[in-house]
Amino acid sequence: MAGVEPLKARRLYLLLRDRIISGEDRPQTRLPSEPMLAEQHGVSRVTVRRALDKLAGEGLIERRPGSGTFVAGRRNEAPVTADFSNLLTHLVEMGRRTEVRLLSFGYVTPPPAVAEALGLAAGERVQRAVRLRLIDGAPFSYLITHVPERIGVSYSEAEMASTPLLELLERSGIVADRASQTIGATLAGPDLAEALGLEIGAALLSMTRVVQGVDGEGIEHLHAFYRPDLYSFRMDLVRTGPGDARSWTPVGPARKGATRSRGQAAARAETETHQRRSTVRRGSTPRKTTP
Amino acid sequence: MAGVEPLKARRLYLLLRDRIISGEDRPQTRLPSEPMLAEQHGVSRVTVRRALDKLAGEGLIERRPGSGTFVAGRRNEAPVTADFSNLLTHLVEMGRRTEVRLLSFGYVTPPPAVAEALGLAAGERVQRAVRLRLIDGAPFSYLITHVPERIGVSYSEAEMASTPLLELLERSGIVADRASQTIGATLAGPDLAEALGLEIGAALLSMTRVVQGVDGEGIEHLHAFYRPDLYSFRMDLVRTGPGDARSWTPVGPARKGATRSRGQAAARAETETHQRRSTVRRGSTPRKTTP
DNA sequence: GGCAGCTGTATTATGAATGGGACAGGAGAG
DNA sequence: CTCTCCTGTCCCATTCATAATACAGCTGCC
Repeated sequence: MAGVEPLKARRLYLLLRDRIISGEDRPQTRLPSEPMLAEQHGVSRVTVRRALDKLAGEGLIERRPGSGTFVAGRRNEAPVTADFSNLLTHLVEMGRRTEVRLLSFGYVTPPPAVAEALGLAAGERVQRAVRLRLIDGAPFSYLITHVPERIGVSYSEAEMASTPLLELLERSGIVADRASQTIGATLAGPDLAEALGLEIGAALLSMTRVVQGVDGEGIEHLHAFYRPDLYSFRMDLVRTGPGDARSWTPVGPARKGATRSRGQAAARAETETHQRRSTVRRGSTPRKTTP
Repeated sequence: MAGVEPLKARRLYLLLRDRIISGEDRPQTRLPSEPMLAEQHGVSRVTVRRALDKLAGEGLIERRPGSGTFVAGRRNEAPVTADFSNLLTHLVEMGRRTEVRLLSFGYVTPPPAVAEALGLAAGERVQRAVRLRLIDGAPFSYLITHVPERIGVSYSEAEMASTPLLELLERSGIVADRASQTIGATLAGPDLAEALGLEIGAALLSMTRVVQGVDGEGIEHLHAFYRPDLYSFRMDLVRTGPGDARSWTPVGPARKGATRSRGQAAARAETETHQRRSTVRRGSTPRKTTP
């Protein structure tokens, strides 16, 4: 996957992709022909072709030899969705097979940002773990957790790979009282790109979560990266209160189904089979090639 | 200037820039040396150098011959933060001067995705508006809104550029009852990049919001793009309920329901302190004073 | 069938981007 | 002081993106 993408081709790719995703170019419509696009954008047909190849690779367009290039009909919204307010199992699993790989585990002195967020004393060490979550074999999130050493020792490395971190903490008697999540976007670096099976410049969802105990002491610092095509954050809100004093309040993952599109039936097959098969596969350095 | 920009150099530039701006690499810390960066990213030192040159040109890094390359002093945590639960003015304005520019306005037949989300009849037209929001003169969000025509006609184009859309709808007697937001990430295309003042491959936060009335009829469809360095989503949660039945419930920003920016004269210079654990103990950690 | 236009594929040429190395000068540590 | 590592700079070979062109196969239409 060391494929280096051209510049003009990438530009055209992003342009077309934007128009398709935004719905400007509607499904099943024909795009301008390759020579046409080449002329319109002042590039050669080879470049146009590269852009189209990439779009086709992502299933955004469909190419019919002799006929033309068409905007693909079905759009794939991120199949895995997290609800904001659902923290512990913040993953709405729809009967998918999820898996966790522990990529790294150890005790280190935290980066300043983490130390500050957790309110650690200078020089205090933390347990650092890097985990990769997969769904149906496809990695979709990359998690870096930092836990104060005094808390981290209460569970083992093996448990780390099979049980959600907050659950482990709970079992150890740690009481999480408040948390703060911040969501942003960033670009995939070489390591993240490889782990998540993406190209190096790809867009990523990022989340930072800091969990604190009753006294405000830092318990967990999570820095997570998600593939936006496989994962997204969702929040449903309802209007509560009478007349003027109405306000928006979030509602839990109670599916009302009204807002969900009908054409997406392919994405979900079953809705309740929570089989939490966590396989521990560690040791393999993410740096090396994965054939 | 038909200057064709490098590719790998640009990527590296975007990556490093991302990490610096996001605060991942903190001010005054030393970056890996050029040969180190070259090895880490699998590029030559010349390429690394080009990326660093660009960063230095923007004042993001400071290069000291013989010593190393350092992250420039100024720290930039996403200054504008949106709280999930705050929908109407989902912008926590901290006495900043915001501005709205109406880029496009008209009535069109909506793309299928929008029509479906709003539950429109086939062929029903919508009002489409593209707006750009700026803070302190810097554009930070790009909004595409679709409103059913029958609703859209209740306000004028001029109002559109000065008043939040949901407020306009409220004034027209439209009652918003529930909403659904989905947050993802994407890359900046040429148009978005230009409007937001970014490079073409830059990472963007994206949000889709669908607002529905009491009968489930679609009211507003919003597709928004945000500069992650200027805007981020945040959510604070507290643990409520006793012992075992505890659950996470979101807590609004410091003040509830306020933040009505009637006119834009609501310049409140008070720095909002949130409930963040502000007093950070820094033992011998180098404290950098920002001038 | 025949024509026109499209995608798929291959070709070569060119210039820019990249890679790899060498060398000088500054900064910091022992 | 010496040693080491860093940035700053110049060199040249080479890969690679892009352009330009040609041709085969397919599709739809007249």
